[in-house]
Amino acid sequence: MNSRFCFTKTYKDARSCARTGVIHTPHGDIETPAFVPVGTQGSVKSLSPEELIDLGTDLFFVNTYHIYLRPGLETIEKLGGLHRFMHWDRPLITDSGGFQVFSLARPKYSSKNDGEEEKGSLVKISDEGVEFQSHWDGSKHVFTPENSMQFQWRLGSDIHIAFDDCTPSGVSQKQAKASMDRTHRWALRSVSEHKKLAISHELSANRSYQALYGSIQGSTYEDLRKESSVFISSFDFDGIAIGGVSVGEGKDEMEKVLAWIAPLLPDEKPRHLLGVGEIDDVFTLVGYGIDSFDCVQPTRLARMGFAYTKDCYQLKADSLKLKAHDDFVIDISKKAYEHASGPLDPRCFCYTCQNFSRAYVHHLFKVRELFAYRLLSLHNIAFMNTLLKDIRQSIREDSFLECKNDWLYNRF
RNA sequence: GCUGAGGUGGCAGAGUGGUUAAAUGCAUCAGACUGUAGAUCUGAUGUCUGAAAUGACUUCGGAGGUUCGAAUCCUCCCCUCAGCA
Repeated sequence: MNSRFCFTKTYKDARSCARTGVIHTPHGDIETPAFVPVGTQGSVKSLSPEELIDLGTDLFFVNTYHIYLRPGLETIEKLGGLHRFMHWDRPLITDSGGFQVFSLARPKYSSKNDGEEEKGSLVKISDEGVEFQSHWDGSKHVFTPENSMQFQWRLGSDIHIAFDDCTPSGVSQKQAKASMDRTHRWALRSVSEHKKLAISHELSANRSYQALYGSIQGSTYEDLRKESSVFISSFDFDGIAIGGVSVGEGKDEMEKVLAWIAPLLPDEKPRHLLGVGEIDDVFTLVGYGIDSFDCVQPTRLARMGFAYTKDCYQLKADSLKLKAHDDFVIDISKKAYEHASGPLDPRCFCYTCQNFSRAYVHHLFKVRELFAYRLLSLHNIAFMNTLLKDIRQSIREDSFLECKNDWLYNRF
């Protein structure tokens, strides 16, 4: 097995930019396009590593910022690195902390499009880096491109992401440019630090090479997105991450952004899109040649009582209603499912759907049994992974567009 | 039968003369959620009109009564629970 990171393209859809491939890492291969579940604090909430493997998950996404705060990097190192700590000896990708520049910058649950300076913000951004206030205890911590790289090396993840400034939506072009320029400066510092660390680690610890993805920003401005794409692509990154997407802008805008970016990316490098993954989004991403994407949506929705289904009808207040073409969830908490004998999704082969009725999951959810969260999370991840498997197959058969059309418009 | 406690909106449960159409929780309905400060958050929830209520109407076991005004005070009745016979 190749112990180093590399990416192999395998098929390219004839009528779109969709492609299949394999990302090789020191901890195994990732079949792409791939959905990457998010395990922020070292666990995909409620699921075990074995379950994730059974569900077909190749890559696991962990957040550096959260692990850094708790349990802390020293603990991870003492216990043999993040892979061993988590009992996940497969590919691992870590976020840089960049997203917290965005998410901690605003008070909890505030609307997405408020102005920049708000009370309750837990971050202070400067050119040097970002000062975070821990959401646990208020203590202050500084993240810089350099220490983010060091942290990710210490965690030992297979794919690192360069520290970036995740631009919120709705900002002016001037603000977006400032944020993008900062991301670019940070990208250079990230690369440089990453190389230093690679050299020192390979010489001193014979450690396998860790990959680094550079992050594109530029908000919803065409010239900025293009500039960022060209800039990030021109450096020696192992892959490209697309950030600042789905931060409040609409789906149409996100698609426009992808349309600007996609043609400018080096074909031979894997592209990861950060933080997107509603069912209909998946087709947009894959259609623009995105190879992997992480998203909390399947697991978070599961905990809120939503189950993915291709079924286009939903019981609402005692009546069966046609869902919107991009709506793929049912709310299992509704009383309407009290006696529903069928599985969450009639075509799903997951453990939940093979063994339990909607009524049972509804019941467990209403009485807040922990098993409910597991059953729903299991199902939603299975649903995503099956979807991606179908998509990969369709690409190999040059029928990605038919697959997309079937999912988005020909449901029944 | 005696003694004591009590009967409040779908349920539990505050309130003991006016700011009470009635706290709070649950339930129900609706909305939000996309590199997880989230097993979370927001709103609605007597009826009717209305885009909206400082609008109208009907509510706190039942029937009367006192009062400018009652879920709250008085009388009678019905019912529930606990203890004792």
